[in-house]
Amino acid sequence: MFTIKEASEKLNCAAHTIRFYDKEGLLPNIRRDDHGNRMFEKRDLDWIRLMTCFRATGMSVADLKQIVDLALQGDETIGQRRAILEAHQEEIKRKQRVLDEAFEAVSQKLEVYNNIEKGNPEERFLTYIDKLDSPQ
Amino acid sequence: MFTIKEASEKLNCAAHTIRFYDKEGLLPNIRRDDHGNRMFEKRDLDWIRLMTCFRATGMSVADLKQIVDLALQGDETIGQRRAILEAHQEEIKRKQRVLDEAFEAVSQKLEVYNNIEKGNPEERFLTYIDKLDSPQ
DNA sequence: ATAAGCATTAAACTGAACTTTAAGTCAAAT
DNA sequence: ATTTGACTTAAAGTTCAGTTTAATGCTTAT
Repeated sequence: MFTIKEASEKLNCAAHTIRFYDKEGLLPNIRRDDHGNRMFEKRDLDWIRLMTCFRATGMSVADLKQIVDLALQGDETIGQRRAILEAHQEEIKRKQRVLDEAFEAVSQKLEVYNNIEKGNPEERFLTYIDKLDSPQ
Repeated sequence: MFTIKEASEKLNCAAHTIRFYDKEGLLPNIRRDDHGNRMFEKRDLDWIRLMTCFRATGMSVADLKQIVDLALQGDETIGQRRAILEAHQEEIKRKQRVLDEAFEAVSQKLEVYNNIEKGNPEERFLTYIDKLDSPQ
């Protein structure tokens, strides 16, 4: 069992944020000690860690809340939960494509800078006006 | 030359947003017709497209603004611009790693659902309490 | 000539996800 | 005994990147 401070340190996640998640209903069944302080078990930390991973890739708190609500209803909601996760997986793939394109665009831009610094005039036609460059 | 409406349609970007970028100083030297309406050239659209690509991967408007301001100062600022873009490229790589991890976590979670639905009791130990699952 | 449809500006508003503040309780340490 | 530091709650504030609104003006079609 961990205090909120310990949880916060282990997860590298502000205690305020953990309380916020609790208030939003993302942490059902968190136990309290006899002073009303939250006590976290390992499985609570695992769940917060997983939520942090989902959040970091764009899943909304509302979607997390829906997963929790469905999970609380039992195994007959697994189909709906699977649908949410599969949609998120598609969203992750889309984001990966966006990142790949951006990486390529930045690389091209850096090439433009290289050519300008080398004073390579053949390549300066790539520049936007004579200052702001745009790729091809 | 394009009106803001044409630019908006070509870029799939709200006219309001383009005006907002202009107001923020992200579109220097945009021309106006004799009624004060903005006129966009192809190179303006290219620059907005590139900014959209950067924005979509998390570059802040403030960073874009800095790139523009540096570009307006001339080629002697290319080193600073390169540093911003290289930092952004690192940030893109970091995001790619986060996405890869999340994809893996979602896949594991979907596996857990599969095992529960198959009624595979050996695998139920993976679940969080008996409702909220956490990976490994 | 008047309505529709485009443009302009400044400023207020929105939503999401925290973050901070305020006001308070409790227990251990000095 | 009182300070320190951790916890509690509710509520207000923050940030970012637009978005919406309001007030206005020009041009073209009816």
